This record gives sequence, structure tokens and C-alpha cells, in this order.
Amino acid sequence: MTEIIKPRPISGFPEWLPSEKILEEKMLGTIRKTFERFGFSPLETPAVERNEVLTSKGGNEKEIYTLARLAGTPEDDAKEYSLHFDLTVPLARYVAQHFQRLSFPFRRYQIQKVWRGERPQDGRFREFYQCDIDIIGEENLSLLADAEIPSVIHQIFSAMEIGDFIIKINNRKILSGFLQFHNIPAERHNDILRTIDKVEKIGREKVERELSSVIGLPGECVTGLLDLTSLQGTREEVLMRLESLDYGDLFRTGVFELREVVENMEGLGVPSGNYRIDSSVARGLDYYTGTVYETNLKAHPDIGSICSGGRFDNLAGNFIKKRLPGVGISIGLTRLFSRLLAAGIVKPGASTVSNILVTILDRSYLKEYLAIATQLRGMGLNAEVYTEPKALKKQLQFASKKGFKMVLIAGENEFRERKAKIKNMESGEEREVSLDRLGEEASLLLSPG
RNA sequence: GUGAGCGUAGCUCAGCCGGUAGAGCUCUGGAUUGUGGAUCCAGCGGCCGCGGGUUCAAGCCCCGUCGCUCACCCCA
Repeated sequence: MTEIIKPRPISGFPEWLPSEKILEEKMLGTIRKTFERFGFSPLETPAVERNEVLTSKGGNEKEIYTLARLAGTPEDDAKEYSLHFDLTVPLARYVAQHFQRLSFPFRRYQIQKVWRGERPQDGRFREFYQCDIDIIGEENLSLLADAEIPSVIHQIFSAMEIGDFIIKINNRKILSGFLQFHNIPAERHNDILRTIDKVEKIGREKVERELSSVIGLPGECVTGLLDLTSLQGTREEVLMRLESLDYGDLFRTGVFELREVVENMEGLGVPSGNYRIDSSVARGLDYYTGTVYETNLKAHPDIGSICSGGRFDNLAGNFIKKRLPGVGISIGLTRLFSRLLAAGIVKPGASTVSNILVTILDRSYLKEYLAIATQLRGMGLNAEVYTEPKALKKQLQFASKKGFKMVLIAGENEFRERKAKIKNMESGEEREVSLDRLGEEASLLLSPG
């Protein structure tokens, strides 16, 4: 007697049913296609990096899954390699390593799983897809790149048809310029910005309290900061208001950059209804230095940011003595997908990618059925043959459950006249078609209307 | 890492004041010959997370442990 091992999921490591995975793949496909439309080249780096690489940016080491071989001395192995926890650090290493052979501005996309050891909860996983694009410049990178990113985001989420969305854009120099102007020490900026970033989540009052009591920011500074981050109005109104404020050079540079980016976004086809200047967007990550982005679904703000990123001054300072500024975004597809599913914004449909199931009614005609399937495939249809010797009833039940739109049925009567029946599984309607014109008929049935 | 809650059938859950387990859904089969999704009938399915304790008796109470979920931290 073999002992049954109870199969159970591992928390934080999602897996989907076919009907769900088909949807996720479709989204991945949309993302990939759009990335390529903007000239980003595919790139894949190993799932594993050296620890010295992963920890070079001072990331939270507790998040990292370290590798140990099953056989061998764990102590030795464990020190050296780990799974990557994002795609930016591997990109930095990659760009530095292959610097001479790459063309700059270098633009690549990377769609891979990443791993983080953090405790899972709603919308937070330990294994998930990141879909990253970045544009990396050599020494310099035009602000045009910053304007292009929202255009990519816009096209992706429009194509996905997941409801109206808003890209929130800001420039970090505005906030850090303000803090610098008020003589707040640089090492405290991150805490402050992280708190500001929570305005939408916990509300203005709590942020105000946290800024003054926990962080100890002077009252006037808190008020100024919160006024700054709650600016509202049209794009032009907000920009003019920002331009009227005098918080020093860095602040002014930030406002100037923001205007330039936003004005170019228009030419890149981002409608004004799909983006907004939002000075509260700070992004917790400390490596962002200029433009920052966040994107939300208008009807589902609770889902949180579905895509975020920004500009950084120097990508690979730890790996190469070149200044490589860049700008990019990351779509956390697993989180996005799981929440769209939970919210019912995307709904699982068929459990098959096939268009048609070829049933086998009479096994003495096996060769004919197989030839039909081959013919359908030749026409570009996805065709599946029901291989098991079961009653037609069972075959149709199978087709229903799996969500086939069409089923081909043929027996002695049909074959005698070189015909087959094509049954539409939604309407139940059946049509007799000539075997010689099968492909065209099937395509007709599949096309909408 | 910190805090809270929850572990009963494949899934969602019920189970009273402690008396050795139940529903719905799913699944499988059937309602005659080459036609599914609806309905009806039947059936499969449980070391009540694991270990210990209290008790005549524990799914229920107590302790521990593991797991899960949520929140915080942080982030996609």
C-alpha cells in the first residue's frame, strides 16, 4: 500500500486552473505585444544571481530565497546564490556585464517570475510575475523616455479591457526639493516620502499625525507638504500652481521636468482622461530620483497600484564605472491578475484553447477522423481529437464541460457522402458540411456574427 | 519580523449546554439504440490539521505544535 500524500497548495505560490491560466496568458500576450510595439527587446536573465549582486543595492536581505543543494554542504552552498527578487538588479548586472555589446539607449522588456520570502497575504505572493520595461541611457537619457513609458502603460491597459484607469505621475524632485528647502536631513527623506505615499490608503489626518509625531516634522513643514500633495485641478492648473511656488532649485527642476514629460505624453497619444499629476505619488523605493508613476483602476481603487515605476539616476553604479540613467515600470501581473479575478473584472471562460473537438463516433473510420483534425489544423484552427472509446454522449459532455464552441460529429451516414456535422455547442445548431470545404466552414462558424 | 483570527468531505460551510459527524455544490454512474449543458434517481467521498492533557465520554474544553488567512512592516 502506497501512502497517499495529501496534495495541498503552498501559500504564496499561486497556481491556476486551465480556464484561469488561459486568461493570464492572454494578459501576458497583450503585455508582450505592446512592449515590442514600442521597440523593447526581449531579455531573460537566470532565475539565480550571486548574493553579492542581489544585495548590492542594499535590499532587504530577509526577502531573499537562498539556494542550497539537496546533496552537499548547505553551509557552503547557501552563501553564494539566491533567487532574484526583482528584475531591476539583474538588469543592472546584465547591462554592466554586456555594456560594450549593447546599443544605447538600451531598451528591453523582461517578463519573468521573481521570488520574495515575505509573508503572503491578499495580493502579495512569494512567487509572481513581473513584467518590466526599462530604457537605459549612457551618461544621459532624454526626458522623452519618461513620456514614452505612460504611453506604453496606456496602450496595455486599454487593450486589456479591464475598465477605465488613471496613470498618476509625479516627479520626486518636487518632494525632495521641498524637504531640502526646509533643511530636512537627506537620510530622513525616505521615511517621509513613504509616509506621504500612504495618503490614499490611510488618509490625510493619519499621515499628518505620523509626520509630526512619529517623524517629528515641524508643523508648518507638515502643512506645506500636505498642501503640496493634495493639489487638484486640470493638468495646467496644477502645473501653474507648482510653478508659482518657490522651494528652491531642486524643486523647480522637478516641476520643469514634470511639465516637459507631461507635455510630450500628449503627442504620444495618452488622453488627458487617463492620467493626472499627483504630487502624493512618491514611491517607497529609494532609487527613484525623478519621474514616478503609479496606475489605478478608476472603478477599483481598492485593488491598489497595478503598475508602477519611475526614473533612476544611475542603474549600475555598483557594477560599472559609467553613469547609466534609466526609466522604467513594472507590472506585477500576478497581483493584478489575482485581484481582477477576485473582483470579477475578468471571468474564466473555456478550459480549452481549442476551437473544435473532433469526436469519434465509429472507430472503424479512425483514419478519417485523424485526417479531418489534420485538415482543420492546416487551416489554422486549434483542433482536439477525443481519443478515448466512449459513447458520443460522454464525448459531448466532455466538450461542454471544457467549453468547446464547436464539435465535429461524423459517422457512417456522413462519411458515405463525404460530409461531417459541425455542432455549435452554444446554440445546439448543427450544420452538415462537405469534408472538402471543412476549414472554410469551420472558420465561418467561429467568426462572430 | 510584529499582532489578531481560523483549521470539519475535492470546494463553501453547519455541528446546541461535551454524548463516537451533516448540508449544498462538485465528482462518478443511471433515466434503452449516434447528441452535451436543465431536471430526477443512485453512489463515491471524513485519523474533525497534528501531538498531548482534562473527562466515563472531546469536532466541541485546556496546553503545545504545524498550517492557513488577515492586518502591520515592506512592496508588484
